[in-house]
Amino acid sequence: MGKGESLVEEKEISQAVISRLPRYLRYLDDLKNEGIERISSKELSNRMHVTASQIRQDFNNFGGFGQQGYGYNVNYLYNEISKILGLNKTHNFIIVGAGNLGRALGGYLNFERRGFYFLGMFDINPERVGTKIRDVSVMHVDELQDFVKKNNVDIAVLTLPKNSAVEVADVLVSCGVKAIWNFAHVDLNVPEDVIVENVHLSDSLMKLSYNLNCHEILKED
Amino acid sequence: MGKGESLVEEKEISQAVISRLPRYLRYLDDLKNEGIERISSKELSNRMHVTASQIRQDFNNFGGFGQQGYGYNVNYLYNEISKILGLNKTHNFIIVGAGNLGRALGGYLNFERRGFYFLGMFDINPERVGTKIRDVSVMHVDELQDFVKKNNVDIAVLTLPKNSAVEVADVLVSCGVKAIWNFAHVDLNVPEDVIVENVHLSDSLMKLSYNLNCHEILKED
DNA sequence: TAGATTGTTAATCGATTAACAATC
DNA sequence: TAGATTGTTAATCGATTAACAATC
Repeated sequence: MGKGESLVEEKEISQAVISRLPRYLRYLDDLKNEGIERISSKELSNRMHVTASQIRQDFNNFGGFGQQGYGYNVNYLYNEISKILGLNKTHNFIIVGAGNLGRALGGYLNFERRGFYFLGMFDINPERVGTKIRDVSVMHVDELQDFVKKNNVDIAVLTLPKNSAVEVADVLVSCGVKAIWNFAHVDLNVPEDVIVENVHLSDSLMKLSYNLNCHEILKED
Repeated sequence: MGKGESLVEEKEISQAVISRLPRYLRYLDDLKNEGIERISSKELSNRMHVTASQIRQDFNNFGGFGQQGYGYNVNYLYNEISKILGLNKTHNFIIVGAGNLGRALGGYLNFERRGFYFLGMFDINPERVGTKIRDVSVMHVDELQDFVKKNNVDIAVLTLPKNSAVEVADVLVSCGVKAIWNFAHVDLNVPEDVIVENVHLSDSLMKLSYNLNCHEILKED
């Protein structure tokens, strides 16, 4: 069933599509837990409140996971999407910035379930150095470069103030780190072969604020 | 200068535009700090790596903040965008779920600078009840309903497991909370007059993972 | 006034939706 | 086979970019 083996060579997939994949995965996980083995794009569209057309288009970017007249096999589809997202591989990550947010992310066990392993944590504050998150102790940023060179670090998570974030990003790039999960409130300038995924919490809160207020304004009419 | 006073009555602004406003605000803040008083869409486009055309289109959704032949006044533009985002008003928020992430958000002082005030925190775990984040002590969720009714809560932040998040959202909606900042890994079903802004961290990490892996695949060619 | 740069309309591009032939 | 539902092409919609007249 299906033929979407090789992801290589195909044309580039838009980020809009990629952004939807984790959500599909979530719904497929629910279906698995409900013991449902097959699902049509129509049924899935009802659950997810998106069009069946979009669902089929999205999946067909990767070569067709369904069967005419039958629909999609839930387990198979789940596994294929997992593979597309790279969740079949393991990824090691470090966290730079041992403040509350860094510690929260370091302590979040669910990442491990998806193959993301927490290798180390760094901070510039001597008071934080030596403290522990799970079984990882906080090291001083001076040790960062050395650590990255000696260990297989795939992803660096930045949970520190904006100025330090820019500096640390440069160091990480120079050590060969290929992906940065950036929580700092700043845009990082890195070579184009380095992946940056931004989580700007205050941007998100401002968007919420806009929608809350514009809604209230509309109500006054 | 400008004429974008009334946001009322005008046609709806797309979320794509709204999502870009906080980023403009960030760059304008930088410009202010550099002591720059005016900027053209061209200069700003160079800094932000977006087209000047998009910048002008975005701003003109709200009625024109610039002056032909001059450009935009940095301070004025900053203030107008702040107003559009509702940052001139104060918003009170509570956090439900006093785990690491909830505590991190409660302890984040920068929100206050933008007018978001941390009013209360709730958890179901008796061990957490009574502990403090800044000067806010954690209450038991049993007190949630009462607290919301007695206080002016604009935004509820959900940092708890998915099942509880769905339940708590229902309670909050029934108490009249109009906005939810949802960090739980689940889609909430709320009436359409309630604003939900999702921050799905694992979705973001999966997107990073995809880009990291597809990049590596491309490199192998 | 001449030069600069906006505001705005028109053109292009990409993403979403609709339709239907292919096929299980 | 008949019915269902995909895969895929074509149509539509919306968002981005280009162009230029308006005007400071």
